Amino acid sequence: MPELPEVETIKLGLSQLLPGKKILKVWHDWEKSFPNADADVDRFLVGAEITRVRRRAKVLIIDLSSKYSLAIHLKMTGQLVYVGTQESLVTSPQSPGKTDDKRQQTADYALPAEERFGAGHPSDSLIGQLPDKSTRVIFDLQTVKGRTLHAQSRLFFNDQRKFGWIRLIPTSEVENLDFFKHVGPEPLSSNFTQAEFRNRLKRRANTNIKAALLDQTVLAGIGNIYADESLWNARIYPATLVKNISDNKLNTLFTAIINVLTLSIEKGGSTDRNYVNAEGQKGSYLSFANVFRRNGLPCPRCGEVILKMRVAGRGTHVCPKCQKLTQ
DNA sequence: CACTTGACCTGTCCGC
DNA sequence: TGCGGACAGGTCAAGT
Repeated sequence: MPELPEVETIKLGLSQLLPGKKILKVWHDWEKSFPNADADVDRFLVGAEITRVRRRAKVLIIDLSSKYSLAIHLKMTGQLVYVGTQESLVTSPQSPGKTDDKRQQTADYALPAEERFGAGHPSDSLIGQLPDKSTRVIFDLQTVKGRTLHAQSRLFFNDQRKFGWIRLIPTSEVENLDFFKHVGPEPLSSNFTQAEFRNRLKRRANTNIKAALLDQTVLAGIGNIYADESLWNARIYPATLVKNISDNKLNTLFTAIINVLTLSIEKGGSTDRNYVNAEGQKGSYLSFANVFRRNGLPCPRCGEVILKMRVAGRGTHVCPKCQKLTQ
């Protein structure tokens, strides 16, 4: 679920919340969520200050003063939620242990959204009390300013299905992550052009356009939601082979992708089931979606009933009337 | 090499 | 109401 607009939304939120915070303590309960959480954590994570939050493709990168970085992939059900306490605490609360009751030990953080964020805050939240049983990693944070103990806060990495991961690596090696080595260009980058889009797509000439859009080595950041939405916007049938799509149509698709992603970022991303932003709130893009999760409903453009089918192994939403197989 | 399918997980929903 | 199975979808490994 978290695709480019969702990760971008989280990045924008965390950029306002994390820089200047110092990491006091790290807790994790699922090895695969944080595979290198051992000696490096003590040396390069605990005590380090967060300097910057950025994004590449669907990966969030948190840079630290130790010249190490946390690279975080949320995969399908990952969440990164920041929770501040009401006021500074005199003593550091304990991180929950594996065999202890997390909720009891973290009562100060386990506040309903309304209390955490104040009255009038959009309470359109999927997050109840944290940690919950999907919590895999907790970062205890502290504001760095002089010697006074300032307000403390926590960053929760929740991941129901445990597909997501966090890696602690030297900042200089972030771009050498296997994931980044072959990943395609950022679609919202100003130097990403129609010609490059077409050329990269044509490496997947014999596959269908939906599979090609989901291929992160072609283009970074597109997932199932925005593939379907972009193809609807460009009136392209998702099972069409790339080689059978005209350059004109591909140019239309290029523009559609940019428009769809840009609109979704404006709306705070898409919440289908799990996605929330850095403050635990849902995104509203799906209210503006034209086909995704709208099977059985009329196409907003022509009124035909939207179908759900299977393309590239994924649930795929299509208007059979205005998305044509032949271009 | 190009392309497709299965595995990784848990929670939810549907049919019997 | 319980239970098995399909489904959800990002990426990598394994298979064709």
